[in-house]
Amino acid sequence: MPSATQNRLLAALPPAELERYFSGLRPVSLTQRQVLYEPGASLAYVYFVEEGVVSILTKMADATTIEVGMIGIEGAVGTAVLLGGETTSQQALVQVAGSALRMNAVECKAAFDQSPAVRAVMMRFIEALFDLSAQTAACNRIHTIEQRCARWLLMARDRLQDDIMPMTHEFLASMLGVRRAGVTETAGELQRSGLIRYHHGRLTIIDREGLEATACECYRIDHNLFMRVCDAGQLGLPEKIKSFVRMRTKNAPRPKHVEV
Amino acid sequence: MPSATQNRLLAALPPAELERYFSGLRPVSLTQRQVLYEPGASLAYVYFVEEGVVSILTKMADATTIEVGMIGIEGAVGTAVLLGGETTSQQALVQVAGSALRMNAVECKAAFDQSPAVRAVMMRFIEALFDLSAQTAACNRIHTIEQRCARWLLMARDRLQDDIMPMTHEFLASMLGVRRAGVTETAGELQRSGLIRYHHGRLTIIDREGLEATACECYRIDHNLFMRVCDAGQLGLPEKIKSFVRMRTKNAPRPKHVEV
DNA sequence: CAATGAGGGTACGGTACCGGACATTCCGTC
DNA sequence: GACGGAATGTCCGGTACCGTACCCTCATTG
Repeated sequence: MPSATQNRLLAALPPAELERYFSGLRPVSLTQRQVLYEPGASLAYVYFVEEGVVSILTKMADATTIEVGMIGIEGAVGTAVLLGGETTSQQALVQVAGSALRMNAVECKAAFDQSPAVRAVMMRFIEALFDLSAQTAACNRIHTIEQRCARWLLMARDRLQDDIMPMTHEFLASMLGVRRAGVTETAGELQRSGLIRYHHGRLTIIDREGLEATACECYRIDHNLFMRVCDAGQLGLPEKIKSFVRMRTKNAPRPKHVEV
Repeated sequence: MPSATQNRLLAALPPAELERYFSGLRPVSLTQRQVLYEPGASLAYVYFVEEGVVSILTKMADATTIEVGMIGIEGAVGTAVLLGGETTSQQALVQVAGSALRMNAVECKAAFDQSPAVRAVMMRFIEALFDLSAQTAACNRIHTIEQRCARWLLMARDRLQDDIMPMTHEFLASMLGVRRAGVTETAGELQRSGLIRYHHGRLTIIDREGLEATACECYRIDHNLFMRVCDAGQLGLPEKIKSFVRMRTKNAPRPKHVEV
């Protein structure tokens, strides 16, 4: 097992527990569009994300896919196995390439069953993932494409810790569950407003605050969930993340119409 | 604690575990529109539903509410506390009046932490609730009001074990996250098609199979989740439920355009 | 049996998004 | 430096909803 980990769940575990139960962790790389598991397939591994973003998608009968969860350094993919499921109902797809620490599902489940500390950490994350799914259900019902698109970009940014991400309209459309043309229209709008910039599969967030003003409230809610999971460890966040989360906020233009 | 329970989670527990950990259960009645908990409020109790239906709702900034989960005899309300949360992010609202066995949240969490058997049963339910939320997220995105309305009625029927339920258009609208007028239009359609009947707050399912044909695939998926949780106990379902689930299917008209 | 309020019916303009199609631009590759 | 595929831009008719409003009907209660 690597000596230092970026993953917030592993970092939140007491070192003794980590050493005792998680010696089976092996680093693996996550390549874009890699499918970590398909609905109905058996769960062989649990992935603790070190870098990159993984999406949890519901696949519908007409083959459209819709994102119901997003996992980065704050979490793990395959947690259904901890709850006792042998399979999952959703698909796990690598959104943005990166890396993970992978562990045999049976070993991971055993650690979960035996150690209250492991359970506490993992269950806190599972709860956050549930809340995210619940928020997404409501968001999909009442918010516009533009709001949800802005929300999505900000969520990905939090997990990626980068303003630049490889991302095509087509791909984003399959996350939001809309037409590719719908994303093109929306993204064009955001670009004209100076909030983002993109060029053949490479998207850059220019104005984080402006994007947040465009996004629905769901982003704030997710951000809080994300931070809560990240803060679960006593040590808190590495400085790198802390500073990133606040990045650009100090020299960004303040909204002019703030009421006191 | 009452000697016999309708609740499928409690029924799935080994009698010894039930006796040891769940002596604190107390029967309470659930009245329609009763709020079991509000988002952000602390979780005082876990409710094992004996009769009736409880909805889990996400409340949005503009005060609209959208259902993300539904719980009847197959489950418990307040499971977030088992995962370690002191509060919840959603609202729990009694849809259809009934009763529950209520337990102090701290005691319930202790039982969960101490007994692997309790954990296994409860986690299986939590996983199903997550899957339901994920399916609902996608359903809200791509299915029509009519499909979702039919789905909702069938889901409620499974949990209630009754074709008759008290339900106004207004109430149903707040579940589906649409206008009251939208429900009136849809329900009128369903009534004209002979699938349901309603009269001033009392809704009756007339043609379960027809309703299922109208509903989106999400109903089937939920039904499978529901049955899986119900079957968790070695004893399986009471005959009452088994026979109800298949009720009306044998003398219902077969669809005429089935392709072999 | 009149009053009142909850529940339900209907209508109308507006809009966000869809399905589908086609054109253009960019980029890596041969 | 031509070419093919990927990525993006745009358009158009259609539709499933929305927001708002107003009216009617039924059940309950005094």
